Amino acid sequence: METQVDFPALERDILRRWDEEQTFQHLVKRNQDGPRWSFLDGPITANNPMGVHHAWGRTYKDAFQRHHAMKGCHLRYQNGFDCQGLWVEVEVEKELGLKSKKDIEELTPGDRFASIDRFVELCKARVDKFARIQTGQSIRLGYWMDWDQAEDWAKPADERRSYFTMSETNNYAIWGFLKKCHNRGLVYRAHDCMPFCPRCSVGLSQMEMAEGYQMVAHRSVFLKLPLRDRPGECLLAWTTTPWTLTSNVAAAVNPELTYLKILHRGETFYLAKGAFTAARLEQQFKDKEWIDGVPKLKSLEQMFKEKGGFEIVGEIKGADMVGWVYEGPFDNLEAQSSPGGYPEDISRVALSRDWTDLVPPNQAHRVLAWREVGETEGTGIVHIAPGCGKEDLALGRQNRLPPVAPLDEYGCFLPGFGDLAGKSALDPEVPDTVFAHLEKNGRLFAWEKYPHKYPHCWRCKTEVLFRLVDGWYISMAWREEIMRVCDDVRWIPEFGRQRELDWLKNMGDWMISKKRYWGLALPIWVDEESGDFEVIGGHEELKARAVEGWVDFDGHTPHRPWIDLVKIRNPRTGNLMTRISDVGNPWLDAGIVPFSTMGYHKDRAEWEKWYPVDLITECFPGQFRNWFYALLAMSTMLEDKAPFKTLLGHALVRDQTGDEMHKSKGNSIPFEGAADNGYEIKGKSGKLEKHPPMGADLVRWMFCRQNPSQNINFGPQIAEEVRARFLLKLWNTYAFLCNYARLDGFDPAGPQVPLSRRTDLDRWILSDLQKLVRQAQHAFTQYDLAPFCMEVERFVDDKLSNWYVRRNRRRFWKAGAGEDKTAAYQTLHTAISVVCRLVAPIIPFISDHMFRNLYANEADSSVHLARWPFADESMEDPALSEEMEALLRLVSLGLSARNNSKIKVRQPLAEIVIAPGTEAEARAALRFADQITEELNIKKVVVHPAAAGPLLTAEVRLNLKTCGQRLGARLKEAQAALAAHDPTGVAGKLLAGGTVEISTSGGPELLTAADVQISHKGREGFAGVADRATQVALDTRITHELALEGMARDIIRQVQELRKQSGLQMEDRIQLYLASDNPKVTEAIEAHRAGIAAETLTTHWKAGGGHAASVQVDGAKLEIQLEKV
RNA sequence: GGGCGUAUAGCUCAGUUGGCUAGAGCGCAGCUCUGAUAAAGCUGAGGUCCUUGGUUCGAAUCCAAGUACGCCCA
Repeated sequence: METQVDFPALERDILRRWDEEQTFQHLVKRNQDGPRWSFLDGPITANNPMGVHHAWGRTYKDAFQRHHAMKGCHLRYQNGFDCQGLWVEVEVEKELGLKSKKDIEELTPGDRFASIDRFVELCKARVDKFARIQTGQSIRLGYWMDWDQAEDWAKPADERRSYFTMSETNNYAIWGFLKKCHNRGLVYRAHDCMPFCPRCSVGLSQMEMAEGYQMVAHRSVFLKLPLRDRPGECLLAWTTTPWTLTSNVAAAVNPELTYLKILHRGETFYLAKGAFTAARLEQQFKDKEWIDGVPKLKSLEQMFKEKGGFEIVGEIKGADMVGWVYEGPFDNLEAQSSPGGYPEDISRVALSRDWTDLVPPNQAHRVLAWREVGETEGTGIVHIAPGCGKEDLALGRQNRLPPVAPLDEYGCFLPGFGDLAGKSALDPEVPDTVFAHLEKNGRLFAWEKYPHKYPHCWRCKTEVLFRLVDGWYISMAWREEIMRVCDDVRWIPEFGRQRELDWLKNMGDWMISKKRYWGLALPIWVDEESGDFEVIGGHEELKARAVEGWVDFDGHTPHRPWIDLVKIRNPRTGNLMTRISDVGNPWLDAGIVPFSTMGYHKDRAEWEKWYPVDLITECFPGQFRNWFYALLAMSTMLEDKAPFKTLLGHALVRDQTGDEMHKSKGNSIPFEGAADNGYEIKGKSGKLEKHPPMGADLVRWMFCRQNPSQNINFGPQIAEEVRARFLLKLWNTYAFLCNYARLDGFDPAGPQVPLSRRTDLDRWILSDLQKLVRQAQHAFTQYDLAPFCMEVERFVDDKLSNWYVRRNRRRFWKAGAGEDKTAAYQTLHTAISVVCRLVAPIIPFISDHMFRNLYANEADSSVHLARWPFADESMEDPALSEEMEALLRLVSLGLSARNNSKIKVRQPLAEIVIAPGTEAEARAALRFADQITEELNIKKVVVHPAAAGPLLTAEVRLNLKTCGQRLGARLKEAQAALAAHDPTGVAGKLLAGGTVEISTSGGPELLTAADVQISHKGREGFAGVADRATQVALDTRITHELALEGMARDIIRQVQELRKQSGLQMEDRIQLYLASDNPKVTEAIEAHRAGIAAETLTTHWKAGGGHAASVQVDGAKLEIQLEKV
């Protein structure tokens, strides 16, 4: 067995065997009658290939499923793909080079229906393409799911193995949910100023808005609004969105604030007192939350000074300004003259809902009171455009202002806006035009570049605009119900519950509609004449209600454009009702899956066996307002219950320096690169550096050993470290066993040597193995893998490899068979095969490869078909485990003493004296004396009895934990009193079982050994060391015999080195010739000839071998010649 | 502006219910060991446990205020 191993190649080989042997299928079949364990996969967006960051969650998903399968559980193994939504549309648009919705509707020129149909089909095709790619990638990761096979991809989404949110089942299930919401009166239509993306022509929900804030510099403007009844006086208003000035209807002041009256170049200005001197955005400037090239902002006071000076001529309360009328900046526009608002459809809505009176906007300009107006930014006078902002609209409605809504669905000015008509509000020329217009009319006071965080479309990064549109909402009046359900969930990490509750408490009503093409067809049919609407709850209901279009629709999935053909009749008015053209929010698609994928509408009894699910696990940033929220909301509505019992969230994948991974930054790692192909990332020098592939198991292990609540810094350095420390260690231990077991013909199925006849080391490693088994069980049932992974690493590295195997090597090397050798093989075999089973859910490839080889490599010998191990209490020996730990401490101290003495380990010494610090150490020093002598190369261990007093200089300190409670404030005096005693004497007395009396102000205190802590310092010039209460001392005298023996070991070492250099195999026998002109070396050779021969597998002493070397031994020259015989 | 979280060695992080000399891994330096291991061991350098108050005999740990960073929401 090679110790150099190509893990990725090994993994590919195992994949082939799983496929050939149908391992997964056998497992599923075996468990089909087992207890259920319900897992629900959060749908992955099937819009791009998977990155290495997807592997984190998917590893968890697989690991917990595999664990429960090993325990015999029956699982659903259903993967999910998220299919519908704007993200797919945007990618398809990019592929086709489309710029806007107009282009989509002209895909088939002149035929809107055919165009939409084609576009929707292309979206479906894209989803299929990437679902297939992700399926392949997931299989490579080792993720066992009921994956779609080649023939499945031809089937409709509803008949495949994975679930697809575009399936009919899923879409109709959402209809059912919406119907239930509607029955409770929670679905409504509203006209509001919504953020919308002019490129996608689509409104953004609150969740989506949160995704896309970016720092940008806009040109903000200070402008004059001349007061009608106060000649020579004006308000000074400010805005960062000059385009909205066209739609100005009012100005708002805070009635509580004080405003200044300022005389400047013969004109009187009104502005808030606090705003006048405010150091604008000073903190952001200091914090470098800024845009390069944008100068620091000036205060208003400074601007007035620079423009010719000013004089403060009075103060006035905001409340006293309310009701003043002014001239608007664009009063000549046709839009400003339209009674009741502009354009006509908006004015109709506004008038019919009694938001406003039939006055033209340019006759409505006046000063309003608004408590939200602040004076830390701007002028304390806010320009109000009810058609351009949410709060503006609300304020406008309160004050019966006619709204002016200037933009069409592409963000361009409508006719009626003069020169601006047809121009995009994002067009950089628009502010120029606005400023020029203001300048011409003497209204421009100043403009500046103003940096701020501004929302952008999270998909296409276009700046968001605000537009007065109609949309459909689910009222969140029932949020308390959802919040209550959060208590039924175990949140990992725990702060998740608080996050979710915060979101639920704060979120506004849920906007569920989008004026797009590819998505859930919202089942809302409207009678536009009366405004009546109905929500249809499913396919059958629609069929029963359809009065038109059913024949054409029948046989199509409920998507646009086909579903739009179906009309129903309004029972109240007799009018035809038409489906709104909007599609739904994609989080509806994902949130319904506990119902749609487990048969809620098909077989309720079966559904109840899987619901609520035991576990969901996803990357948590973002999902509190997305998937988790949608799941909780929909499940609360339908069943008043949390759909999952435990939520395991994990943080983000970062690069190895902790930065976000981005393709453009050159630090992102593609999945295939990590798994098989190798990958390039930028190194410290900034140049791309090539790195070898990690393999899936290494990636999986790295994720599982990470604390899930913390971001992982993922990269080649950590990968290499984990590979060397864990995977290779495990592999090499396994390779060691295989190599010797094969030579010896060890039969793992042979009768077991009873525990009583195994060595202490055997029983120790088996005892610790049981502890590991118990920890594994805890880890997998509590969904807490990281501490377990760390413990596995300690077990394999520190215990198994660096102690058990190293200490036992000679048992495996021994010639011939025998019970002791068999016991060693059986013990190591058990340890590795149990570890394989414990880690099989996490590293399914390597564990399977090893496990199969450990068991004769038969077809059904996969570790994944093995049963999960149970801890065997009869094998546990806590005293032994404790003593072995003590032994390791003693050996470590001995090596430290060796280091102090400057005598290298190869030189044998006569004696080590140990004064144990604990009971366990005392037992270990006796029980494992042979191990100590071998490890430290010392002839004899002497235990120094406690009663004989300290071996080294003692230090005594009060045990604060016990004394502190007893003595309280007298603790300090007691410490001082103890310090006055001779520490070595005190230690001696207490260790011998006696007591010591010290005096305190509260009377004498009797101290026992439990009240103090004794430690030791080495004496000057003595080769001893101490750690806390434990002391060891070396006899450093080297006798002539010891010196010769040390030399012999040096010689052996040199011969071994030459054997290795000469390429000899471990078991090769040799002929050997040694010669030196140094009498001491010659004496050592003669004295230890037999020992040298035994260690170096020398069968003949003979000169003239083909391999020769001249080396130094203790400063003397030694000639070596050897040859394989 | 509000909420949640974090702050410990050069880096990544442990540190239970308050207790003694605050640890690990990586990296660095020296020494040692080595025929399973591109391994391993020992020693060393490296700490204002973010700051300031408070509670307590005793605070990295508990409390309060502040600072910085991250996330979420305005």
